[in-house]
Parts: sequence; structure tokens; C-alpha cells
Amino acid sequence: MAPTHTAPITAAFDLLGRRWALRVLWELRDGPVGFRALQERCDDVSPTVLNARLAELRDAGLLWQDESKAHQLTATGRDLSRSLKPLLAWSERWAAENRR
Amino acid sequence: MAPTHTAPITAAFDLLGRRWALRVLWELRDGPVGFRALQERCDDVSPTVLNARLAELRDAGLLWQDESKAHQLTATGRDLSRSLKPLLAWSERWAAENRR
DNA sequence: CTAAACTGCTACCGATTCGATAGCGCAAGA
DNA sequence: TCTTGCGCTATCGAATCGGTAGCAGTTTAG
Repeated sequence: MAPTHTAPITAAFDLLGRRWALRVLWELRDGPVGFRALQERCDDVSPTVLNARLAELRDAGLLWQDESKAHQLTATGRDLSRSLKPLLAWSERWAAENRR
Repeated sequence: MAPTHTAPITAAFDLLGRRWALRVLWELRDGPVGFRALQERCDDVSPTVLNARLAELRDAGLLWQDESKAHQLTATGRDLSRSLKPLLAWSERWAAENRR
């Protein structure tokens, strides 16, 4: 039988496999951040791209804007950023390995 | 004090936040796969991009090619693909939530 | 032995995305 | 009022991506 829907994980990879997508989620993990502050945290990514990523992630239901325009994670977004934690541990092992 | 090195996680995000990078790692999780088969598994991604990603991931020490030219994960790569597992669980919750 | 079929991969090129910069409209503070 | 800071859009050249064609080498079928 042919699949009528793609596996969820491939949709996730498609969304997250864009420049700055993972980083944005990561930088929002500790609470709301304004546009310009977020831009700085993301190595001064251009506002064009940042805004594009924010819109996509918002459409995906991972984040939203409060009254003061600050960007922050939804429950689903927080859930995702939590499931990104093992990646942090891995990256540190990886870096340690590449230091020599 | 100014940081003399970027946090490892941002380097990881930079590497993995490129099209097909996460997907390639994912598709290799169960063992070696040849070039054309890998291409098919990745929704027929163009050979140009696939080869670029493979080279980058190879340079990063996440995968290698055996004598028969098949691509497969290194120990570090397998470690990474394991730390991606929570993402699978999350994506399923996410999909379930978006189904209505 | 020959030829078809398949493999990994490169070349090419138009389409899309990214990145850097400038600056607008608005709100708060001096 | 004048400045300062904010969120964000516009613009445009540069880099990346995506689709197609095809080459060189190996394997398979007859």
C-alpha cells in the first residue's frame, strides 16, 4: 500500500533543516525574546531570514508573539526544545573528540 | 569574559541546519546505504546536494565509505542518530496534534 | 565475449534562498 | 520636540538548491 502521508519525522526534518531554525528554537528555550535581541543571539542573522523562520515556526505552532511582540515557545515548542537536549550532550562529546 | 570559542551546539546547528543533513543521518541509522538508494530514500534529492551533504558529514567525522563505496555512520554518527530519537517521538506527538 | 543494465558521481544551469544593508513607522523617554 | 530604541519590510547581489543529462566503471544477462 502506498503511504498517504509522509512520516512525521520527515516533515520535522524539512522544517528544522533550514538555516537558523534549530538555533532560534534553542535561543528561545529560556523564555520570550524580542526581535532584535534574538537577532543578536543568532550571530546577527539577517532580519529577512530571521523573520521568515519565525513565520514558519509560528505557522507550525511552535511559537507565538505576546502583546509586547516578544517571541516565545508554545507548549509544543517547549516540548521540542526539550527533546533537543540530547543533542547538546552529543555536541559536547563531538567537540571534545575534535579538539585533538 | 568573552568566549574564545563558540558553543559546540551552535556548530552542530550550523552543520545539521542544512537541507537533507538530518534526513541523511536518519536514513543511515540502520546500516550502510549506497548512493542511489540513499537518494531514493531522501525523496529523490538531487545528486549534487546529496553529495555535498555527504562530504560535509564525512568531514565532520559522522560518516564514511567502505570498500564498496556504501555510506555509513561512524561511532560518532551513530551516537548522534541515537540522540535524535527523542525528536522522532516529538514529531509524532506534533503530527497527532496537527491532525485536527 | 558482448552488450545491456546499474552504480557512484560530476557538470551544467535556471530557480530559490540567503545575507547584508538601508530605512520606515511607531512608541517611550528626555 | 527631539532623540532613542523597537519590530520589521524592501532591495539586491551572492550562495545554495534542484532537476536533468550523462560519463566512467562494474556487474549481469545472453
